[in-house]
Amino acid sequence: MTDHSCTTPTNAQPVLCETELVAVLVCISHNTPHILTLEHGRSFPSGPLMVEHRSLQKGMRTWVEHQTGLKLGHTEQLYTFADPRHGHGHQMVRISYMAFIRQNSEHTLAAHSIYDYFPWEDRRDPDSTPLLHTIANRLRLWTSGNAQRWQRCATVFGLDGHSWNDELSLQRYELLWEAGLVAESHWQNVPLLPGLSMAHDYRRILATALSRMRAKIRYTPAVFDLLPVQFTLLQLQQAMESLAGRFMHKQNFRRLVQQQKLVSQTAEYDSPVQGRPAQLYQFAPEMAEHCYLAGAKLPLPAIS
Amino acid sequence: MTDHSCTTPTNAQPVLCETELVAVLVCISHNTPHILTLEHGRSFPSGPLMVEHRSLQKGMRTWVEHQTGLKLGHTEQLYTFADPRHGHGHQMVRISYMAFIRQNSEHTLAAHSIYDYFPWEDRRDPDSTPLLHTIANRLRLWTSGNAQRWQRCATVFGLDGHSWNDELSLQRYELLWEAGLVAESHWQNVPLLPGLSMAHDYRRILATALSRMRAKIRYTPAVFDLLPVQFTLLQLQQAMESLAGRFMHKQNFRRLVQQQKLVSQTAEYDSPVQGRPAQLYQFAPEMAEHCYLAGAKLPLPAIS
DNA sequence: CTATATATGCTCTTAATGAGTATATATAGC
DNA sequence: GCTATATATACTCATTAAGAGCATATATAG
Repeated sequence: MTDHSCTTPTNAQPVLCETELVAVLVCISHNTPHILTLEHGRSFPSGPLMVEHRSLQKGMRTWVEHQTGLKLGHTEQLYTFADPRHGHGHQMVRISYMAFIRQNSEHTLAAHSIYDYFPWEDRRDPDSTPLLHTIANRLRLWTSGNAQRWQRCATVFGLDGHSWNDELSLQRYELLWEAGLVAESHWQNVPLLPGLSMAHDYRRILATALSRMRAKIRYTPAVFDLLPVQFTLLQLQQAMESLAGRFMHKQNFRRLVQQQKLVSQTAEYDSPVQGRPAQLYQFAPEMAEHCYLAGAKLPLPAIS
Repeated sequence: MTDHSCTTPTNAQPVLCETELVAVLVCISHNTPHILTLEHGRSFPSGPLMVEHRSLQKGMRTWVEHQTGLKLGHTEQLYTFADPRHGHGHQMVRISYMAFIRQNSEHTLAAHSIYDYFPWEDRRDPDSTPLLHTIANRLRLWTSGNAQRWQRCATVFGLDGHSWNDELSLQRYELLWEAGLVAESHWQNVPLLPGLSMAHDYRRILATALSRMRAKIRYTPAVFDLLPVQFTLLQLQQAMESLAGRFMHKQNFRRLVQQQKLVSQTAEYDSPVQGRPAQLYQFAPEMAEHCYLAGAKLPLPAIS
């Protein structure tokens, strides 16, 4: 074969695509990560790619900021996928982004808790443990016999002595999808798991976003884009906890944060209804080019 | 604003895009990671998206395997980007993938060492240390005065007592790009750094791939898709070293691998020219759903 | 029996992590 | 002042992982 045959692999025509930019906008409210949605929680804000956009990321930023009036913090590309069921002669390509929005921003879009879509991912919620028992049982039925497949379930869902890894939320959703336990793939006559579903592949995108944000907040200062400019250390901890979906050890968390000098004190204090007012801090970007905010976990109830 | 205004952000027409799938094909030869290239190392194999492709990933896989005869191992999507300089009335969108190819595979494409493109990334090479001194000096000139910018350089390049983080190769390339030190952005009359350049944004894609593979081999068994089915532990170590661009501590590396039971012995042995023949091992996928292969590093020479 | 590799065993230090106990501090309301 | 309610700290301790070094087997070619 020649060099050039590789750039034109078949004799078919190149396809023109409709291209859509999809935005997963994340904010924290009521101690839980939320996403801004349309169509009663079934869809994300999205818009077509324009010629005038210099780059994809900037294109997304500008139209979201223009349309919603929101200022976007930490932004990253998630995944690009094609919709095969689109028909119409040409393909539909969706490029998805995740962006953080500072707490207390005003917006007109509806917000849903991420854990409304993935109730098993919030290990702070006592109800998640019985739910994970249910999931374990359903998966055991599904894998029946296939040891390797069960092995996969066990490591991904933290069964059989494996530990729970909060960053595996995408793999968990994919397994449930394969097992036909979620609405998007419900081909079996088994009872559905609780959890809202979405249009297209959007719930998969959301699972990707959850994985990605859990990984990101660990080793970058991205959480600070979700918090108000001034915050208490408890707020910071609870933001981390809400994203990770698990509780953390207070003293150890503070040790971590303060050793790295990630935050600096302000002169101001919180005004609580009752109790000692907490000191307000702010992010100290000088030292935080690389930061590490994990490693202060509390034990999780074992599953199965 | 209404719900729906968000899905049609401006009154302009949706743009139809040419969509291209770009493949970064990685293999190891001569103890160094290589990529398969076209156009004398300036371009990656790529092909247009076809209507008949069920998913993007499968589309990429099938045409690469069909055209090159190569079997692809671990595959992941890297990044999607638009080419603004494309003109022609419509946009050009490129979706890039990275795929691993097993050592000793036959192929007809030209292979270049990844470190031909990023000589500063191979800390095994004694020449990399003086090169990083040069880079540090150039960056110091560029940042002159701007303390925050220098701080960024220092953490990313492991200067001023910061440690070298091999996963930051993308950030390093981006900094050099911003500083006008690479061919793709050479707007200053400063001498260029050594290193091959590529067409379009391709060298940036390659830096992304390098970052991504360095991160991936750490906590997944992806390296095994680069090695022959049977390999010696030294080969495994050297594969890790070649990707990470740094040497590892032999005893500690073996401790790590064997504690996790990632590999199983075979009855066969290597046939060396001289010396004791090394035992051949193979990947043991049962236990390796989650694995950890870092943490056996040797000290690096300090920079600056 | 020597040169050349590979392959192991064992020890030691340091640092990070998870976890627990106890106590100090600041407010509101009575 | 006392109490309830929070927040904020100070220490300590055990366990484990990670980095590093020293010494010694073992198997082949020539």
